[in-house]
Amino acid sequence: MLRIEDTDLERSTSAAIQQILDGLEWAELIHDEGPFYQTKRFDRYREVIEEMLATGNAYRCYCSKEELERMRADQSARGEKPRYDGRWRERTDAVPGVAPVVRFKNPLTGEVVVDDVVHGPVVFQNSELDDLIIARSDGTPTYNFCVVVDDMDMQITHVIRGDDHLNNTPRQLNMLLALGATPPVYAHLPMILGADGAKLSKRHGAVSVLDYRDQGFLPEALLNYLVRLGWSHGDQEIFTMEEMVKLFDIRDVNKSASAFNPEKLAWLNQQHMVRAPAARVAPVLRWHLEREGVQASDEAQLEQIVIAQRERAKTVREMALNSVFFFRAPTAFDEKAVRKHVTSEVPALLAEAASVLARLESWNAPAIHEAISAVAAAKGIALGKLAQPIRLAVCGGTISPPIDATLAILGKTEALSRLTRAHSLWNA
RNA sequence: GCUCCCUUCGUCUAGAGGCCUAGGACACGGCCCUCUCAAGGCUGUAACACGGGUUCGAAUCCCGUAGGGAGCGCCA
Repeated sequence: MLRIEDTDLERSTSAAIQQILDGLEWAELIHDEGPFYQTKRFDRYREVIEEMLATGNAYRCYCSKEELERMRADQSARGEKPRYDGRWRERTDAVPGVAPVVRFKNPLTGEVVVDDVVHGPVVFQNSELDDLIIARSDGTPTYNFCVVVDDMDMQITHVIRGDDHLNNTPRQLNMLLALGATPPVYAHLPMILGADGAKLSKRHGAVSVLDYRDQGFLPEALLNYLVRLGWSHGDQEIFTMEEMVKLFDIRDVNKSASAFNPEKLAWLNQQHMVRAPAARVAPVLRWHLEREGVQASDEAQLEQIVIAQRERAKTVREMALNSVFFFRAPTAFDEKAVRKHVTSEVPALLAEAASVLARLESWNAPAIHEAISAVAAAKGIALGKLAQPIRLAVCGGTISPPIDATLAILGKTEALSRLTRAHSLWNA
């Protein structure tokens, strides 16, 4: 069930909400019900507030913001926890001209126990809890109240969230109890910190899940990385989506926070790229190539590229960047590499290789490999002495998949044309 | 400050009182493989925060201490 908690009208812009929807869709986290927007349920919240006012579970408070600020400042000065002191709890008089807020009347004594699935029972003294605002002076309900009404109305069975919410839970529990609802099961997951141990924030890189898409991560890899934070299944590191669903159990989750490790995410992403069928990665590669201004329409060729490149790229974006040369002939050659590999005998070697390759009837990697090896053997040189100049000629640099696979993907016509061009360039 | 939570290699984790000479993974180093870059194989460095208990025996249970985190909003 997807619920959009958008009661903060300032922050919940339609762009922000769309980003959530798009992010979930990309991650293949598909909801069965909803989305339900809290902003569309204000009538219901108002109804419950009236009910609580009538039953004495809530009351109006006419304190001004300044008065509350003073109260908190005084308490802090005395070394106390800043909180509302309940001064309007038993008052029924109104302050003319002042729009009141509505506060929940939290029990004064006793304790609340949050029986948390990951933390075990956590005990809070009611005396530590103050009367939180459930309706602002403009009448709009607040988050901590809306979730309580929603959890009740929508018959939510499990509330699983970050443990920064653990401290909110006793108040929500008290409200649920006051409303006569059956509380859901709570599970508070450990937080994820940045690689530096500080709270994860914008300066750690990604702002939304879609940033991971843009950086070239596969959703299953991201989810795999995330699921292993605070959870494990023996020594297994790599999980398919199906395995995650099957093996994950909230009861096995650890309590301590973890630091986000981009290197491990990258490693996992590569593992997923290597294990996934090429047909799974090809469309993603196409998407990233398009972002680089390359139109790739041949699906079979894309799959060949995926197979040739997936072991030498951590992300699909990196794979795309490494593969642009398949679609655009090099406009310049790596100068250092040219100095190193293009010796005086190279033009003749290239000419010989080109003519042998030109005579090949079937253009595939094994045949190409055989042809090039034969040329090298005939000339009495190591394969590398020939492969590197060819590589340089067709990709402009010294990094590519094995030379036979590279030429095979390039196609006979394009490969020979690039060889010929480099030959005439270096022959001069 | 108060309340709550947490604490095993740099990082993610295994570990339910003897299987621990603390295992796996990422990263890092070495070796192998090799037409480049990788990937892969083998291998190495590296941790039970500290102090007290309980016990024949503690990474594991208890109590302190220290450190870290969260909350304390007319934010969510």
